[in-house]
Amino acid sequence: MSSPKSTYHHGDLHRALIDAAADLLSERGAGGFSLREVARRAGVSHAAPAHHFGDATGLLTAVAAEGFQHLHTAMIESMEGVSDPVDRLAAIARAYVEMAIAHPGHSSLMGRHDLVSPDSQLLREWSTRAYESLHEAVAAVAEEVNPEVDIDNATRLCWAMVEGLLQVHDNMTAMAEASGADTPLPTIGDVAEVFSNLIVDGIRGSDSA
Amino acid sequence: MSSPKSTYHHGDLHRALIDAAADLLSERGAGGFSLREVARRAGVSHAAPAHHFGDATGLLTAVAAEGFQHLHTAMIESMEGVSDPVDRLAAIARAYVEMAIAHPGHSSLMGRHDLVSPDSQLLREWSTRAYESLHEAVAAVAEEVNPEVDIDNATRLCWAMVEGLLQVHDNMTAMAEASGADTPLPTIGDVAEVFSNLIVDGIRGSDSA
DNA sequence: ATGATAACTTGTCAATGTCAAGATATAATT
DNA sequence: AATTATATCTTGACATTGACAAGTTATCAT
Repeated sequence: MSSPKSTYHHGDLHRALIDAAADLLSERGAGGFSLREVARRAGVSHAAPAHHFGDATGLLTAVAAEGFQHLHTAMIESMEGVSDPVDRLAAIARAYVEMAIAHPGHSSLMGRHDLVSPDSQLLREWSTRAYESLHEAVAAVAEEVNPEVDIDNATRLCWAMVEGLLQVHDNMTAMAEASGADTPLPTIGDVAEVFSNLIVDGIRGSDSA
Repeated sequence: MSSPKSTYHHGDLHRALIDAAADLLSERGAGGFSLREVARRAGVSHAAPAHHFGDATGLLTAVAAEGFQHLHTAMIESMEGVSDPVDRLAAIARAYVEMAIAHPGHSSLMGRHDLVSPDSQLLREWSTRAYESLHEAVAAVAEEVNPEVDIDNATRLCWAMVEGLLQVHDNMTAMAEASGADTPLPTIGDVAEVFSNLIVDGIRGSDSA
């Protein structure tokens, strides 16, 4: 959060609004989002965000786009120094999940087509880049393990699994909190690794897709 | 949707409100939900839903619970007359996806912990039943294919995959609409089958979880 | 120094969810 | 059958919200 403004101009309101929005989303989920509350937290009047983002959808879309940017960065970094394709895929899965846990506000929006504008060039750019990183990693695995597999489908499935993993993680967290259960959950890194092993074994065993 | 009331009492307002809510959710997604709009569609005043559901969260929770009920029913029916565990798992995956497509309004809420009350007994009952059906099916597959696999983890992963599949289906649908793309998408049934094959192959190849 | 403009504030409005009092008609009791 | 209780709804009010438009501030360009 930027320091409080002492002049008319905030100084970096664009940044402050995205940060405030991500914080609010992290605390209350998308259902508790309020543009006025974001403005209050950024220390400006309720209509100030309109200049930077147009409407509420504009701000939410910018947060989602930044989420995909974080994801892309995390994916690239996770693969550095890792040469084995199977290990790279595992690293990506872990990176995705860790990004989501580190940025819950961003993550809560990235699949929300009812809240985010599909026309945003920034959103498309970053979501496409993230997807393509995954596509390349899946292709490298397939080449080594089973060149006959359909790479597009395998990538979609891989993406689906990780999205679903986040949903299940939310489910398990919410249920654990509601029930006070003391059942130890596997760590998300463990689950991510099981996921990527499943995917690799699935690709290996796949006759066709 | 029930027929319009001609007396003071609606006759089956509880049912009409759930139907109206599911329709509205299906049209606008959760982000476009409005309790007053639901009441308008049901032909009653804006405060009438409070008697049946308390607040907006109460209505949304009831819709989500009904979604899990639909899911459970679809799962059970899909397995009838199917004896092979692997085929049963494929049937479940398809049933889940088909239920979600048939009931988009319900489906849009089933993972939304920011909108739904975890304290609802009805929600827990139906979500637990659905989960247990899947658990049994996964256990049957594991017993045949690889008794060493951790059934709880495999079930969670299976659940995660299907949740993620729905997310990806939404993604692909939204992106196709936004870009006017003419790339043919695989049918969701095809993808569900690939999923279950992946899961089964993954379980088969799994050393441990 | 002056004018243009980006960046904000203030004010207004319609729509929203919630709450509480009031009204209706159905069920239960006498 | 008449009266009372109660489930079920309506009306009205209020605070909050997103959006829009006019007004204000201070920074930039000339």
